[in-house]
Amino acid sequence: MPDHLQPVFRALGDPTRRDILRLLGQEPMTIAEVADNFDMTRAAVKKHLVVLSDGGLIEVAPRGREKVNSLNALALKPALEWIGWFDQFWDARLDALKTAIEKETTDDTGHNNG
Amino acid sequence: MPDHLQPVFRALGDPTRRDILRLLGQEPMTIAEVADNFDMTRAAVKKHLVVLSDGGLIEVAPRGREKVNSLNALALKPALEWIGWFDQFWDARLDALKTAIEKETTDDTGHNNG
DNA sequence: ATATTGAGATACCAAATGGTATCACTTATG
DNA sequence: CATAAGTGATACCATTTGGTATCTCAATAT
Repeated sequence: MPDHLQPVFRALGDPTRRDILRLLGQEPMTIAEVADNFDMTRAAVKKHLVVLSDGGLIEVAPRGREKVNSLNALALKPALEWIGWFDQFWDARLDALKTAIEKETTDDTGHNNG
Repeated sequence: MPDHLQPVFRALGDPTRRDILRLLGQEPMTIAEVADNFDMTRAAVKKHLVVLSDGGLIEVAPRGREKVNSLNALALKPALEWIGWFDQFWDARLDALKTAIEKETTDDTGHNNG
């Protein structure tokens, strides 16, 4: 399984970057505008934007001398689906428990879990 | 917003750890058993297990001199929900595009996209 | 009692990460 | 043209990260 979603999870691994995504969910912003919302230099924010861009989570479009960064939420879908695979355990676990209990009450084959 | 889900996303940020989660989805395993599935030392695997445990993604139970690591898929739920917030854009964007197109067809202010 | 085995702890290392400061480049504006 | 503003690029730094090697401790087996 080629880890094409590694860049996505990598990007999501930093709280600042997650905040940036939320921020860009409101509206597209230039680097400077994004940086205004954080207590760090523009250069640092730019680095985060590069990581986000590597993960395909944002799109960057030039507008005059500015760069407008906009959210590409669709890139989150693979990550959502990866995690979603595990939801089989959330309900399934209760289900398995129920099944196990039922099996125990009707199981007189002599099977013993030694 | 206190980043209680930072440990979760942190844990998901490494491909080995994601593989471990999948692995433990099959069945609980000791450290050595997990390590058998990877090309690295037991100590390295143990470190990953600690990170996973910090994120609440696995539970560790002693069994004799062994430690059995089992998946706690429920801890993934907050991460799934965080990402899920963005699905409003998946359909909404198409919707916005549709709206924008409709607006353009009735908008004769002279705006022109190159 | 003595190996043997599974795991924890520590020290150590190279590389990646998150940040700063600084300079060069490009685009607007006087 | 000169200057200012927005960005890109680079060098640099401290810390974290992912890994190894090694030692000790606890539990099992002989």
